[in-house]
Amino acid sequence: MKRGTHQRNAIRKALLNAGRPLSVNEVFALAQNEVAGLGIATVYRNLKALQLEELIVQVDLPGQPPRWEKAPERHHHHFLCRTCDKLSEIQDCPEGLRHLLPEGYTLEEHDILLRGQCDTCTRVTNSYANRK
Amino acid sequence: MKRGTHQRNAIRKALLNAGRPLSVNEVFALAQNEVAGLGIATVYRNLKALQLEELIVQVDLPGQPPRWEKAPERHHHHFLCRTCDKLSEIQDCPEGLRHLLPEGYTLEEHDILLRGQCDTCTRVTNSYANRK
DNA sequence: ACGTTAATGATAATCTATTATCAATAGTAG
DNA sequence: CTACTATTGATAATAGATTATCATTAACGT
Repeated sequence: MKRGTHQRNAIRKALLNAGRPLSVNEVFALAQNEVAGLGIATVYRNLKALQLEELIVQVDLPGQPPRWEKAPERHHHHFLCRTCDKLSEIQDCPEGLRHLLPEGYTLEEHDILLRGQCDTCTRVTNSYANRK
Repeated sequence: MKRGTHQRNAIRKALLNAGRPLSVNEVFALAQNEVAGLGIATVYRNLKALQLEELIVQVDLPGQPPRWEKAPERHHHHFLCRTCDKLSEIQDCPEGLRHLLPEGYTLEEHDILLRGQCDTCTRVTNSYANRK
């Protein structure tokens, strides 16, 4: 039977509370704050398990290892900060993507990744720029 | 001094004629039709070289190794066929992505990947569906 | 509290993609 | 044509991410 361990709870909690997709190492670091001595293999194992239980989903990015987020309630996309490398959620979704398709093509899904600087990093950049 | 070899020419030709981004193995296969005995290391070497010369660019996809395409003249996106795994170019680009951003965020770039079935694979699927 | 066994931690092994090595080959300047 | 050396092909090595192994630990039904 499935057991409720501190490790599993810490990993699940990290993902449910983060509010954004986390990398394996982000999950590892956060869960270690709860469970000293946590091993990275346990993180990988529980990520797979939580995915099977459909509590979390894998988020694939171009040119990067996947991140993990709480199973989303609605369709959404992501924003990647080029400075702090944090991924955040974007609620809205552009319209009319189907019209971009060539004749005869069938559209089933779409991935959109916006990239730039998050609010925090934008603020820091601006404060540097404003110095004389 | 830089030399013009059959291998380099075959690799360049494959990419310039393809009209769509190619994986390393696609380049390898196409160039082998021109140059028997071509080695995979030569493909990797020349992809890097052509990238440095800015004749080709790397195309990163979520959850896949990169592909390579002729250095594009205009901004564009891609369509990935879930059936034949071929990547093709999409000319247009949705408007108003900036409006999707939360307050304080700075948008610099965006990646869009449409997924579904290309015209060829859509046709095949439909012809199966139409059989009694 | 006990016994069973799922889960864990440490780390070796694996996997896939890419790069390094090096002897042999083949462009090309003269 | 010759000499020089960039380039190649075969493959060993590397890199990074993930999975397997296995002895030990700790849930939890009884």
